[in-house]
Amino acid sequence: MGRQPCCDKVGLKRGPWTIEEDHKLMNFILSNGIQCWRMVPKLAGLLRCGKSCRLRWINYLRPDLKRGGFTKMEDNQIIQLHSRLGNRWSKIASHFPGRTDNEIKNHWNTRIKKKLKVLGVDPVSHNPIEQTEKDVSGEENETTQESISLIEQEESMEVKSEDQDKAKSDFAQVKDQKIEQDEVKTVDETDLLKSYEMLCGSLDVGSWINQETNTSTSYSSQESNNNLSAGEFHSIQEDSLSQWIDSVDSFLPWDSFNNLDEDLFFLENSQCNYMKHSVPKCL
DNA sequence: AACGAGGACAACCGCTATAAG
DNA sequence: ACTTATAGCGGTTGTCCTCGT
Repeated sequence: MGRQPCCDKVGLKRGPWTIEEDHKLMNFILSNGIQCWRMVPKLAGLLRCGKSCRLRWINYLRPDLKRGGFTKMEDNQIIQLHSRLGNRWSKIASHFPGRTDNEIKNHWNTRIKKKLKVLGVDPVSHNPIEQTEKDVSGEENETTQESISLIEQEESMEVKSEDQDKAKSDFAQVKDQKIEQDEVKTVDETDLLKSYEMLCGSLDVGSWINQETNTSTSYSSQESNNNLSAGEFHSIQEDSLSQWIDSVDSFLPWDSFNNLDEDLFFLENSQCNYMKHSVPKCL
């Protein structure tokens, strides 16, 4: 026989996550880490399947996520990477610490793709559309840089050739970084992991939130620790996640996470590598 | 103010590679 | 060696929001 099934889908909740569910999941993971996604919903008291929890964490709740719109430079890099990697979103996302594959995929489908089409560039082949229609062979094309340039022209009348050079050098830098990272990774990955864990662990979320709770008002309290033994969680009970996130947003400079990119480069190679490292695989 | 269209994005589905039993 | 669950990935769908009429 193989493993136990991940979840029987009977009675499981689907659709958008509520604040309370986010609260429970985040609470659980911050307190316990992730040992096995199959067990997470059960232990966290959620009526979701492990897969759904994993997705929610990776795409929305992870503390190292970068929030906000994509910069022009990021757009350029995405176009460059897409021209080389195609729809391998996770690979592309690995070049953007704090961005998820889902986020990049959505951004590509809703914005970049359209821009390229408007500019007469086929978003699949990165060739001019007329050329693509003639079924030009799919060799490495030179249109990507042109499309980037066109987009920049469209967005800004102050485009200079320096920008293109910068985009090129940015991309080259990304590649170089990647190589460097792969080399250095084996050396001090553990130390950096510890640093990251310290960073997360140093946030005394429970006591801090308790302080905040004293001034909070009207959120309905919800048990965040049902089905869990005492002491498994910190004392986050009364506040809502949204308040917590809002407060943390102002309290915690998310940019500082971004600034950690250099030090936490190993996170690039996987969406939650630190979990892989810090937690044994489910037995 | 009401309605519909389109956009943006979160979440789900289904497939594959890998690992556990 | 084989079976089967899991994690991860990319494609697709559903829902909410905004804007125009």
